[in-house]
Amino acid sequence: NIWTYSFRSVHIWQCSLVWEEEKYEAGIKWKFLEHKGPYFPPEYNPLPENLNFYYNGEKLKLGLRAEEVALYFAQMLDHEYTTREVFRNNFFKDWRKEMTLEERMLITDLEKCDFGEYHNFHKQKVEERKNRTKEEKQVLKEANQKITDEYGFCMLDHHRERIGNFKIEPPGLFRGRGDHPKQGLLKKRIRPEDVIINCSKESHVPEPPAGHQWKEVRHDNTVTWLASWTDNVQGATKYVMLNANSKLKGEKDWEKYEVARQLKSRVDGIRAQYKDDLKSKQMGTRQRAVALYFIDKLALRAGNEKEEGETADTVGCCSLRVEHIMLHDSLDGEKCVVEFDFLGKDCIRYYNKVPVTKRVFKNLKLFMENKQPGDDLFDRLNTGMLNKHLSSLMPGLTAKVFRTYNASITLQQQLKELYDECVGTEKLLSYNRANRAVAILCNHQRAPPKSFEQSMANLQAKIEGRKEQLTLAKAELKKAKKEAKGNSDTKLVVEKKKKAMQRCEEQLLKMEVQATDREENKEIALSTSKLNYLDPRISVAWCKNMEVQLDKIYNKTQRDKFAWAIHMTEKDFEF
DNA sequence: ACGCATACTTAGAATCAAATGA
DNA sequence: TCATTTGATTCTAAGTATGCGT
Repeated sequence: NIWTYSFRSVHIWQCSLVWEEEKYEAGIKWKFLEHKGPYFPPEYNPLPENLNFYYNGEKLKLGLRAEEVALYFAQMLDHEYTTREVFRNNFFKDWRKEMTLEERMLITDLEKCDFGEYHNFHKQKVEERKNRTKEEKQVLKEANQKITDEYGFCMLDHHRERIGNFKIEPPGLFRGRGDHPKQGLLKKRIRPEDVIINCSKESHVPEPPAGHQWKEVRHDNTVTWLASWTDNVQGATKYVMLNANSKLKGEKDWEKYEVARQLKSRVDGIRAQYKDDLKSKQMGTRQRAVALYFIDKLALRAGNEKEEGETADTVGCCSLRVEHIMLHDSLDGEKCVVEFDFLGKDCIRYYNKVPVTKRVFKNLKLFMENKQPGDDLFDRLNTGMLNKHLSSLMPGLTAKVFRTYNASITLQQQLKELYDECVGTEKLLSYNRANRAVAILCNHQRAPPKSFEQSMANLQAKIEGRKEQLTLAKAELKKAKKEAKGNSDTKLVVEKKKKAMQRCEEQLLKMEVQATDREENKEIALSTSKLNYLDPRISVAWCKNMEVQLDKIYNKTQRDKFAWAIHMTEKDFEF
């Protein structure tokens, strides 16, 4: 039973905060871990014989390996990125590596390749998938459930826990975000021989698939992952880890917010400190102070340095370059304005014009002196130095704690501020508004939904319809009033008409509010902050105080993830 | 101080499933 | 009842942060 389980877990967590040292030695994450190993995607299924690939107009039967990789490309043909030079070149280079000698000799120009039949085959498959009957869907669902039951859970210290990503990533063409230099490269099939298994010595070690061996089996209880492999495109390690609703992840999440709350009580001192540091004789200290000012005020990310040419060109605070900011002594009636324009994580553009203090402004001018646009703004600073400084100010303090702290405190403040105006109107709307303020602060954007304009127009049409209805209702009310003239019989009718009119008015207002909400949300993603930055206890307490059902705010997955907060939070919780 | 490896969180898009309405 | 829309879930890339060897 999930509820007793969760309740018991929270009980354990509450103890663990107090007895942390006693429970495990530092760095030990578990005592027992058992699982079935990751689930591998199905082997490649060759195309039907009658399907052809054409090179330079000539029919050509590709070998299995070349065919498989060609199909990856053919499947993507509807996407814009298959037209990009970098993508095409990378794909072609890697595809040729999979060819036989003869194929490689013959196929030397991607432009001469015709994947049309492969592409159509794929589209047909997608269509078939879409048109599956209820029964077929049911059968597939059950088969999937069986896989999840077998591979999707593990035993960790007497708890059966869900695994977050127990499926090995299938092969395909790498799709980085933005202008990625490696887009189109072949992401190779992962075999058991590539996979490291991590589990208890005394557990039942997972069986590798028939005829295969694991790369390694280790028993490291200082880490939380169950399996890992190296991705051939980036050379990065990928991990199989627990689901967010697990005790291990929940505890970590709780800890994160507790650190952010500690920052709350010390932030005044820390701010005073970095304001003071703006005057330092040391250039490095001044740069650190300005960077911290940005991180605190604008919720910028730390900005680790990245290897050039390996990823898209994105930056965070410490890696800002001169070209990413513009200084305006005065702009739109404000003094000392900094104009930011850069690509951040996932190539999301950060654009903002912010008035800053005179001292910060002067420092920025100084940092930019005698520099080229491509030079680092903070040439005496990196994230390591910044975090080292921060951890000396408060244990556990790093740059990203500021984002968590500022996000959560903003939510709490906004909810308080919006409290008055949301009585009477929609409570949920005010919650969304507060959530949105945070999303804007953290620059969480999304591509507008494909059907946004259409759905907006539909809603607008409905509003118009309701408006007409309202005018009608008003007219009827007036008429009824006229006819009433002290007649107690018709007074009832007047009341009825009045009620109808009011109901109509309410519905109209609700729709208009919904329209505003949706419009304001067009390019803003609320889910990221809700899931990663907002202390769930703020939301749980708000729901209790406002008498709003929690499932109006959090869906099932979110309630699972925040089970710890749901059970421990009282009405009077304050971040 | 650095360069690199490791482990973990955060991120938006793609896909799938449920709800809604013609 | 079917098609469309919306919301939930899955996927995996892209960050942060820290430790280690030189």
